[in-house]
Amino acid sequence: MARVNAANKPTEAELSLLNILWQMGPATVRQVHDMVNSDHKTGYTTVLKILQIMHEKSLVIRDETNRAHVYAAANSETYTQTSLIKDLISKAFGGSTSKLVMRALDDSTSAEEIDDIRKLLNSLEK
Amino acid sequence: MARVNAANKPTEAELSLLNILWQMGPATVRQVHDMVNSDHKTGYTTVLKILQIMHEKSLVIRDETNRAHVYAAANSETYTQTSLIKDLISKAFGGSTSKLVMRALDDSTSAEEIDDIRKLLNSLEK
DNA sequence: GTTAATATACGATTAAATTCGTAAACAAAG
DNA sequence: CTTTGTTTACGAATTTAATCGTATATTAAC
Repeated sequence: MARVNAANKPTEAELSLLNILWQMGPATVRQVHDMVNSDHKTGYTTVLKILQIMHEKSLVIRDETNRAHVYAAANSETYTQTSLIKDLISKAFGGSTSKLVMRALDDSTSAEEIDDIRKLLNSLEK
Repeated sequence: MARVNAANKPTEAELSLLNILWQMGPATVRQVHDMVNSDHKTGYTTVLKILQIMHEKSLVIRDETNRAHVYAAANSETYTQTSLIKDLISKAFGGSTSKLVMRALDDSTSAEEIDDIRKLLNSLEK
């Protein structure tokens, strides 16, 4: 039976695997595990298990044609990012997007980033 | 022994209680519980227990002068919001603040919000 | 002072997340 | 074919989160 949670929000471990899948595209457990291990040591079966659970939750799709199953993110990075932000906005910012944006920006924000955002604002107004 | 996690990030249940404390100011378990229950039913001892754990984690401070202890958020709402965003930026946006801002803003963003953000950008550049 | 109400403390339970060991299936090499 | 290595499946152990029941302490009301 497929596991489901309200927002289908990935856990931290799941999100780290999704990041790898978005970067690499469809990949086997071994490929994902190799990537994970370039950062920090984690057992092969741990990565396997998490991918299996993600499959139950429909966070990834799986191609079982070959012996080594090939996993891919079920949703785009953009879609998932948007979900995660909306979730945070509702839970920690009283639903106010602009409040979140204001907290996100600070002295450390580079001039380029400020420029990018300004362009976005202009395009939104059209 | 005080419980600690890396970023001292509140869980969802903890965050919902923090929201109440930020809104009400220092409050007893009963007051917090009454607020929680105007939304959804939760046992009194559940709220008590969570506040006690938050105290161990130093997410709240506690005045034990009176029999009914008075709890208050240990950190400001702004501080916590900033921590939560930084965490999300690092885990889901590859560290890019502008990417997060772009995902946060969309067609539904009001003209006022856009204006507020533009003013903030101007002030950051000075 | 005894009873009733209300508070905290403590521990148990359930569920989810994370980890990994072991077994079984399968493929490749010799 | 048999051995060796790789893969998935399965389930167990651990940790954390979330929930609440019961016991005990304290206060307030009679």
